[in-house]
Amino acid sequence: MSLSTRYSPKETEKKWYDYWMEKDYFHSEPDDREPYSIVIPPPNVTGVLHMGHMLNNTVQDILIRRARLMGYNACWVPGTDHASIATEAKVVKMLREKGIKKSDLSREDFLKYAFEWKDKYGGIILDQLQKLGASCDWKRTRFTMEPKLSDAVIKVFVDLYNKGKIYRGLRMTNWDPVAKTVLSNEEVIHSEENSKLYYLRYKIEGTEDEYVTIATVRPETILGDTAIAVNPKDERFMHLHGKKALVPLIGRAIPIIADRYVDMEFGTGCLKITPAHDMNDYEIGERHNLEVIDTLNEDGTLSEAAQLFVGKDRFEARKLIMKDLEEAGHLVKIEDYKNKVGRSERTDAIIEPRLTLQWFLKMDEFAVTALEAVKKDEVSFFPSGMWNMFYSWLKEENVRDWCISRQLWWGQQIPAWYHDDQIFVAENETEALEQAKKATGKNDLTVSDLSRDEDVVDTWFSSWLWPLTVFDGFEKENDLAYYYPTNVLVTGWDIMFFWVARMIMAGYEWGEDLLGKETVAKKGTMPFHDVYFTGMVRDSKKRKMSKSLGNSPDALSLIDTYGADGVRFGMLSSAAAGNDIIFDAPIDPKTGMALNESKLCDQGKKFCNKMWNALNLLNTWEIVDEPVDASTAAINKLAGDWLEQKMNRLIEHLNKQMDEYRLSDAIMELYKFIWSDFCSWYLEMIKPAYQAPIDRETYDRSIAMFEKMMVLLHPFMPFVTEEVWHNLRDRAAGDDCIVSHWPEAGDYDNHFIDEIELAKAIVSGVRDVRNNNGIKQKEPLKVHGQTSDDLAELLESEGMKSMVMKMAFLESLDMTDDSIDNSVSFIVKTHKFFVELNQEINKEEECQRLTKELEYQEGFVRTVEKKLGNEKFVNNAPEKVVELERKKLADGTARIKKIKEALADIGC
RNA sequence: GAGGGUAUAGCUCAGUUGGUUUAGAGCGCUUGCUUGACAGGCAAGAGGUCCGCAGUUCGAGUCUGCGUAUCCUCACCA
Repeated sequence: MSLSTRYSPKETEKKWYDYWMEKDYFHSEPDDREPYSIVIPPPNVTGVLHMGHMLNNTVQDILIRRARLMGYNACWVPGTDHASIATEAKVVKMLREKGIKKSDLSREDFLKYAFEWKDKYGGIILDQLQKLGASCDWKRTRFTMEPKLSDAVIKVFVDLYNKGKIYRGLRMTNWDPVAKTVLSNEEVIHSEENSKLYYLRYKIEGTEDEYVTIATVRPETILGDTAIAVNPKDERFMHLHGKKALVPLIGRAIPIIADRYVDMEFGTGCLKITPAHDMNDYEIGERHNLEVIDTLNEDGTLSEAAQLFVGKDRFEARKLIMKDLEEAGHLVKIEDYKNKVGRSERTDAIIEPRLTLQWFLKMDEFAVTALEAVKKDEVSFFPSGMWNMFYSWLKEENVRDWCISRQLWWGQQIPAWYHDDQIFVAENETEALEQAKKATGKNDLTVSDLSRDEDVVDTWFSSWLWPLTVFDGFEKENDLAYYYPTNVLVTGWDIMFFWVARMIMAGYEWGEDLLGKETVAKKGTMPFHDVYFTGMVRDSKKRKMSKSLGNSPDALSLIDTYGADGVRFGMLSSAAAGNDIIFDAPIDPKTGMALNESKLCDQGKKFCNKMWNALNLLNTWEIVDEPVDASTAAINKLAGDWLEQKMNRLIEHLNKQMDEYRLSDAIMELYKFIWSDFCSWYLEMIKPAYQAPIDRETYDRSIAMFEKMMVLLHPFMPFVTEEVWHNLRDRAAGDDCIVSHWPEAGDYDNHFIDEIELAKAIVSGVRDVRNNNGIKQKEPLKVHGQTSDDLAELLESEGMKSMVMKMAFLESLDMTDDSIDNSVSFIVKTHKFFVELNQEINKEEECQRLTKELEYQEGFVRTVEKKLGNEKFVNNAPEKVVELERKKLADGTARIKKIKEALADIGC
């Protein structure tokens, strides 16, 4: 039966995904097999599938599918995180469109809307992963805001508080006036923007016309100034030490202090100090015991403390104050200036450094734990070079306490209750009340006397527990004890700190409590053994692909065009671990947007088609039980032995490559094996003459080998392999590629494989002669090999000569001691062949070709002779290496002799 | 400002403790094929001072130093 010559991924992929789901192949329950587990780095609920997700999840799917084939109990846990700021922003926007203001809603009502939104839109990315073929255990899908995971967050918070690792404090933080929340450093993006530098003069107290001039980009903050600083070594300002300056417009007298921080070269050498609104000023303020005046409200308007422009937005106030300052004679000059401005990753609002009361997690001990885990190789990085980045973030002088509170509602509310000045941290209100009663001695306190902290914890404060909580680790230990530690975490290096480091910290902090000493002693307490860092997906100009740039092709549209298998191939074939991948989607020059095209994905699609047609070929053959003629049988056996042995070697390579996460190498080697060795060579070797049948033995062997290839390729390209698998033979129910067995690498003989490679080179040599002389592929040729023991031995081995004759379309292949008249010669290794021509040879062209070849070989021999002429080399290099050089020399010399003979034969 | 990565064919990249015939792959390119599986194909070919300089070594694409280019991370200055 013949199939269509076109493989169509669309129906096929849907069909098999549905089938696998129906069979429940992705689901895992603990049993007596060894587990292989991966937890997905939870994508943001508001997200849609992008190139980074595709790469990341393709890698995870490959690892999990291979593990499943290898007989492990494979479990890949999917899910999403609640992304507090992004989601809250979306919900607020949705409500605004409905005419509802967040401030009019109670916390409970708001959360109701938010959960509704999440139920409606939050699963999109998971549906998209299914299109990619992701074999996640969907029954285990988790969400960081679901009750069980939230309970764990609260428990952990209380635990850390009781251990003294969480504290509340006034700190300079990144304030987003639009979202009205504090952000962690990682959520602020700094970039260069055009600003102005305003030079302003402050009068010295007690003088009539003495001034100091400062420069600032934020003139409205002068209202919060509490000092002027100069460098202690600066001769220009020595006389001012200890004096006071008057803040323009409001006339507050502020001290002139000396601090090494001030750069004498920059600006005027005088620096205004606003401790409430600048990180560095705050530190200087601490050193000099300066007053802190907070002149901003949470929405970015000026506060009462500013005295002027109260209630005006900071940018409007800037304009207004400049007008007043100029009129009052304080403006010296204005310069254009470029500086780095921090904006919120989520709202794009300009971040204000602001002194706020926040909750922090002490990082010093955690950082040491995480560093140690990787240093001791309890957690291994792939590629290992990522250690540098990890270390530089976590080393003592760089690590900072983690600000974990956020001024939002969407998230786990901080379990802290206040009564007067006292804080009570507890898992619930009742316990907090008990604590309060004890602490105050007032037994008549009621819940209404307590007020709960309004804030929630950072999203990452729930996702760092992910490897523990997705297995319900804080509740019961069954699944956790079985699946934990997970085998590998697959993620981009850009979130090394958000996830990798913090998950490691959490694993070491609670692993032993949750699993028990014995289990931990046996299995370890790290959340994962390996971390595979994928690169960033970039466009052809090496820019990170992002929605705002529009330089990312649409993931689903690519799948639509090339099939999931094609896209998986495309993503992977250029994705060496850790290296950023330049994705080849072209950019439309008119719009600057990425087109949904990719040559690499197209290559993947064509690869599917190639395999489909190989299947097609096998299906068209008539099979007979009678033996075929001896010569054909010999070729078939030789071809089969060769492919089988080469496949064994391939399996060995694949195992090694995949264990080292060299997935890109692995898929390329498979690609070449299937396309070149199997399709181009093997199938042509065994292909019967037109309308002739094939013997059952060869046919069955071919099917079995094809089947093995499909298993090997299955993790990479699951759909096409399952489809081919089912077309190779009739299958019993449940005999599916996805749950078959990863083949063992059997024995192979490198020498035998090399012999066939040599025979293939002879075939290519003949084809080259045809090409150069315009001889048709099908015109039978007479070829003579120059007599040599080696060549005779090669051609005498069973089936070899017939195979070469069949592949090269020869009429005869025999040995000769003499040169053959009117022939073209070629050399393979050290063997020389003459191809008899029925036409005049082109003498000039032949001379040119041979002369060029001679030059190459002479150059080669020269370098080898130089090496061997070096006494030190001969004396010091290992015998094996010297031996090899001698062989190189002998071979090269032999080739030169043969080329010279050929030149003489033609008469050049 | 501090630190890190990368530099190999036109493009994207391999090259795993220094030695495997003066460097490999895929794509692209050139030439020839309406070849009874596949033009989404077949066959063959061209194409490289391994960024530069110096060093270590019998031997360097591979190790070291300096330089150049480029990308990134962190911190950022009024």
